[in-house]
Amino acid sequence: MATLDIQGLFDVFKTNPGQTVNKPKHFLKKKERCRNCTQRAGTLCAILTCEELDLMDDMMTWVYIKPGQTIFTEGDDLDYYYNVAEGVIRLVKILPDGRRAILDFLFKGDFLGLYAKGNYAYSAEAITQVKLCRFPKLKLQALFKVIPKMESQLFGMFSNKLVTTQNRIVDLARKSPRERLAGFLLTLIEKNALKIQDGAWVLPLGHEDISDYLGLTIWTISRTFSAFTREGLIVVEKGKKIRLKNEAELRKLAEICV
Amino acid sequence: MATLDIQGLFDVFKTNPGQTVNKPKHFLKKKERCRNCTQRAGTLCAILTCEELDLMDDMMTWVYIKPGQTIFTEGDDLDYYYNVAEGVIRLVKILPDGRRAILDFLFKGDFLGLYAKGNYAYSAEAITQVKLCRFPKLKLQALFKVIPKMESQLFGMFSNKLVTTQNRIVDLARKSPRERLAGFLLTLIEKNALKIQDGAWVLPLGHEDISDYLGLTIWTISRTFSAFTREGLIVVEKGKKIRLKNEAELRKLAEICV
DNA sequence: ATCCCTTTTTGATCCAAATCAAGGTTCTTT
DNA sequence: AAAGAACCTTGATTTGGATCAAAAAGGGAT
Repeated sequence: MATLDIQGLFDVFKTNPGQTVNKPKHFLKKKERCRNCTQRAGTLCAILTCEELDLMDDMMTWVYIKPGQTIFTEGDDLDYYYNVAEGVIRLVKILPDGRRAILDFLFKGDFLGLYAKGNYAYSAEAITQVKLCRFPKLKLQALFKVIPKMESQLFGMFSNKLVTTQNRIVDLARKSPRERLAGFLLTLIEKNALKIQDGAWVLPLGHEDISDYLGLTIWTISRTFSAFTREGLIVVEKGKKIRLKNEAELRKLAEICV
Repeated sequence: MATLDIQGLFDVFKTNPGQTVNKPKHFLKKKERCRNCTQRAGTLCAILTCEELDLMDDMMTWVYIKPGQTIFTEGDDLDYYYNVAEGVIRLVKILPDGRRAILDFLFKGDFLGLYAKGNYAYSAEAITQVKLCRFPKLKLQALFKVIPKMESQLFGMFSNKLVTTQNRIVDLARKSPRERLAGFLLTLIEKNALKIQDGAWVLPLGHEDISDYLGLTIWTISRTFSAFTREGLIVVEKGKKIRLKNEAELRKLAEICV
């Protein structure tokens, strides 16, 4: 797909003090935004006709979030659903004493807005610059009644998410740091979440995010990366770029091993 | 609800060598099985009219499983969906080298049959004697097209399951054994999964199941139970019966603490 | 370029949970 | 009632990852 230069958009609205920046409608005519969307495959919108897409477009707002900013907080009233159009998001839960766990990383095409009893079940924070397609909850739910296949599609997406979440339980319950990190890297690559730069994968996540995702500390993450490098499994380059040097061994590590 | 004496049914068919035992139809007339069901609340069938229930009844088979037996194995072709009518089930994943994780325990009213690419995503094993309502996959999926609210209902159930699964990730990633076990016990009680005997909760799970669910060892489970007892938080009685002696403290432990 | 702040790396130490080992219960079967 | 098996408990020891500490590297702003 054509990469959107969202940095440019941020520059335009640099002086806006608000947390989110709404893109002026005249950039693209109404109804053309969704029709021109090049990344529908695998998303909620994948199964829509052009006419149905127009209905989505009617209720959709593009929202831009800066790195580190919060999109919503656990417990907030759930007013909007989102599609991730660009960027990386972390879903976070924090225990009362400050311990943190990352439930998931969301990438382009992911759906955002799981709820429990009408409230967001976690906090969502932008890691990189993020572009979201925002839909009002009530309007989208109403559309589900008109286009039942949309709910089926979302159901399928949720089912898949449940499977991957259960796989994470196996990782956290029974796998070593080496296995967790190897599996994590390979999964990110496999689901096409990482961009390529100079033929290397760009990992847009800091060690703190990775450790809170894998249930480890930043020191264990660092040591494990170092070990992988020492053993010739990967090469880490400046700018958070990673090159796989021995994918077979990594894959073996991710699936079995000590 | 009226407790079904499924032990009696097992006695009747004790000589049957098969893994599952189909209940003879003459015990209840066709269409009366679902109509007489007293535990629809919260299940897939909760939102069905009497006439719609009859359609379910038509395709439904009661299946009985003995403790320890496998209902299906990870990777099997997914041919059936199930409702748990009675008993306790564990959903299991096993790593190539034998390490085991339990993804979930299912109780009365739970839906069974998450799939990934047409195959079961985990193995399901009976812990106690189990009675299942079995539905052929294709027939049930066809019914979803006729009664879309069924898919909505299942969608809602899956959403809730996703939330609880994500909460487990926080437990596994960041909580201590004490916190995990305290939270586990309280959650089981809260969701009404445990039966009462002499005013005490009956925990139908062995330490091995609990440890594979909480990502710990059987020794840590045993020691933590002992510590809870020593500290006056619980009393453990013969027959796997547990009495909460200081629920406030347990609750504090489950939510915050070291 | 330089400075400052954040992130990452590495080493030393500690500790909680795993592992190893051995008894003691409880449940099941005959 | 007795024997056997499965399960649970407790103690001793080990160890992998957390914690503590400090230096090095990277990145952004001026």
